[in-house]
Amino acid sequence: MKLATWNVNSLKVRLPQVLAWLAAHTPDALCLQETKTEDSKFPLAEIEAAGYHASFSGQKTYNGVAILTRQPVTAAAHGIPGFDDPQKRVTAATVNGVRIVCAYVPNGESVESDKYRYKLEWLDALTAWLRAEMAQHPSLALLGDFNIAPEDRDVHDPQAWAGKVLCSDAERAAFVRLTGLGLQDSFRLFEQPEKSFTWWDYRMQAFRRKMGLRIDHILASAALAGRCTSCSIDTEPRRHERPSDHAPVIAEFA
DNA sequence: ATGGCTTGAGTGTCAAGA
Repeated sequence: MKLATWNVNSLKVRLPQVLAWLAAHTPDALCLQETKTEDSKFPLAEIEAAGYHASFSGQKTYNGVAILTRQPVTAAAHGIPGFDDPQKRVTAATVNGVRIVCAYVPNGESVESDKYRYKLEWLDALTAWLRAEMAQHPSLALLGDFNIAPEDRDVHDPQAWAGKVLCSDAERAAFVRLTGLGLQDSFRLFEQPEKSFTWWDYRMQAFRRKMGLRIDHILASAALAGRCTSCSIDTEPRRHERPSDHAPVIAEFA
C-alpha cells in the first residue's frame, strides 16, 4: 500500500501535475493540501477520469484538503469534531482498512502573531481528537503539511531559524505530543540523505540552493509503522515549470 | 536588507503563504 501527501498550492493550477503524478506513482491514497477550491468547483471529473475517487473539503482562496484514492472510501469526515473552525484544514477517510487523516496545519505567520496562538490551539485540538480516533482505528496514518520542522536536521540553516515560526520550541513540543500518541515519523524509520526537505521558498532560488525545510510528514500508528517499508521525498515535481513550493512525500506499507 | 515569488480575488493591488 502506497500513501502520499502533497501541498499543491492551488489544485486548479497544479491539476495537470497532480494527474501526471498519480499516473506515474499510482498511490493508493494521495492527500492534498491548499487546494484553494470550493467544493462546487472541485475538479472531480478529471480525477475520476484518472481512475481515482476523491473526498474533499475546501473553500475559496485559502486552505482546502482532499484525499484521492484508488478504491472507494468509507466514513469520510471533515474537520476536527468539537473544534469550530471556518478554515478547511482536515479531512479523514478509511481505505483498505487504514484510517487516513489529511491535515493542513496553520502556518502561524510568526511567534508573535495571533495566528501562531491559533496554530498551537489547533494542534492541541487535533491531538486530542486523534487520541480518540486512534483508539477506534489501530491502523491510522496522519499525512499532511504540518508547518513544523521537527528537528534541526530538518532545517537548512538551524541557527537562522532558531526560535522562529515552524521551528519554535512550542511547535516542536506539539509535534512530540502527536508522536507521543504512538505515531511514528515514517521518514525517520529509514536512513535518509542529509538536507532532505519538502518545502523551499519560491524566492531567492531557494530550491537550487538547497535552502529548505522538512515540514510535510507521514505519521503512522504502531500497527501501520510496523508495515512501513520505505519513505521518501519526491523532489522531481519541484523542478517543473510552475511548481508547487512543496514536494510530495511517499510511504509504502507491506 | 522585511526585500526576494506565487496564488487568488478581480482589474488595482493586497493578503497569505513559510
